[in-house]
Amino acid sequence: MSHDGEPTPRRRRDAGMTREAILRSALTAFTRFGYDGVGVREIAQKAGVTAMLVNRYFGSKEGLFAEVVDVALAPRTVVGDDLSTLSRDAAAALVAKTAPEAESLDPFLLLLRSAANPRAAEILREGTQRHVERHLKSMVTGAHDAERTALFLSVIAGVWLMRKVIGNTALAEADPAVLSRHLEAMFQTLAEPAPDARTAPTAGDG
Amino acid sequence: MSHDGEPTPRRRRDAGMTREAILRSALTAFTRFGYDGVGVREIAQKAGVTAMLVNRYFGSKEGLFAEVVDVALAPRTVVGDDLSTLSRDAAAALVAKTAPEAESLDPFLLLLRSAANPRAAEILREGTQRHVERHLKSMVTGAHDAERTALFLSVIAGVWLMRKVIGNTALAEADPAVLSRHLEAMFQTLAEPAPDARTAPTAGDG
DNA sequence: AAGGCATGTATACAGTCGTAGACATAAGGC
DNA sequence: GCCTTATGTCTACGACTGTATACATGCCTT
Repeated sequence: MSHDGEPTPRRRRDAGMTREAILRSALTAFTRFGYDGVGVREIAQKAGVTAMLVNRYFGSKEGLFAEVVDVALAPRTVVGDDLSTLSRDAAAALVAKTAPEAESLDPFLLLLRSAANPRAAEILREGTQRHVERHLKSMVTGAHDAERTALFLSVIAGVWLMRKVIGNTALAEADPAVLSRHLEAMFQTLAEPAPDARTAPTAGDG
Repeated sequence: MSHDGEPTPRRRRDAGMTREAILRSALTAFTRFGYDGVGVREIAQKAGVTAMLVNRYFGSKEGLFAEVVDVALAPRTVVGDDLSTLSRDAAAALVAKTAPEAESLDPFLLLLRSAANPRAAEILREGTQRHVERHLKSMVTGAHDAERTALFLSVIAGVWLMRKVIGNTALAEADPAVLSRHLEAMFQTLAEPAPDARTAPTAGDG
């Protein structure tokens, strides 16, 4: 059935280990079903404990989710760390991760499937701004780096949504090379500081 | 709500009108809170009706959602109908609709906030492929038109997500002109048939 | 070995969920 | 006029939710 998530037979009493087990269980559950789509009993059961232990260690379901978001986004290296190949690497990685055969457990899925809940959305906003953007922004430099970074994330999230959450047929069955090419082109327009503003600048309409 | 003389205007018994009232109430509720974030009682109450009438007219909550998706996506004109100005118009419209001050009730919000539920995701996939893509694809022509159309929608959905659902600060507070410029550039890469394929067309179609 | 405390469990509560079945009411045909 | 029937309501059920309180258990220190 499943390799992970089955109720462990027994565990030597260890607060740290138990906490981590709950955290791992919650990470996979929240990523697959979203904040509102999973209950604390389900999370606890797959961690081999009772539901109340979740509240003991994390205060509440919301507290657990906050910590899950934190650990999910903390070690995040969106793509490689070289700006010169950022567009190509990001496009290739995104296409590969969102491939139909690849059943992935990506932070973007956590984001997409939990964003409907207002509190979860707050936590996710805080988390993304605290972790991911700071990392990505170190590569995206130039004018409006924050906006371009956020747009970068937007495109990635959008592809994740349509391809894996909604399951759009055209995207799911698309030739990876074709997708990579278009995504790389779009990422390139974001990597460059400004796409030549011949459009009206801020002051006055041209 | 209304503490007037007549608390409930008590609409004259009309199946069509009642059905439509439920449908409208459901559309706004699902768009604002998502499929799992709203109950049939709440929808019914804002329509001035009992919860059971929802099931009578739509079979179930799922059936109601399916019809909501249908009416939300049916008259959809994503942008203008001119391909030459598609990129610019789409970018401008997207930035305007997702502005922080504009509290909009857009089908993309319905999509984003209900996608976590598997059944809702199915319905949304079917709906988007049936309505929106067919319309957009009539403008996006050339090789891989389906993939490019889907990527188009992905970018739009991603911006909606980050800007209005997550509430990313950089995007929310961004200069509309800056966003429009970058989005227009990205849309342009999708409007053009192919961004110079260095990959050999192994399985040449088209 | 025994007590103490961290660790984990069991039970329960107050609420919401979707919806099934029985009942009430008003509208329209005769 | 009455009677049929579409239209709408009421009640309730079983399942589920998050979590607070009370209880049990095992590990560690003394």
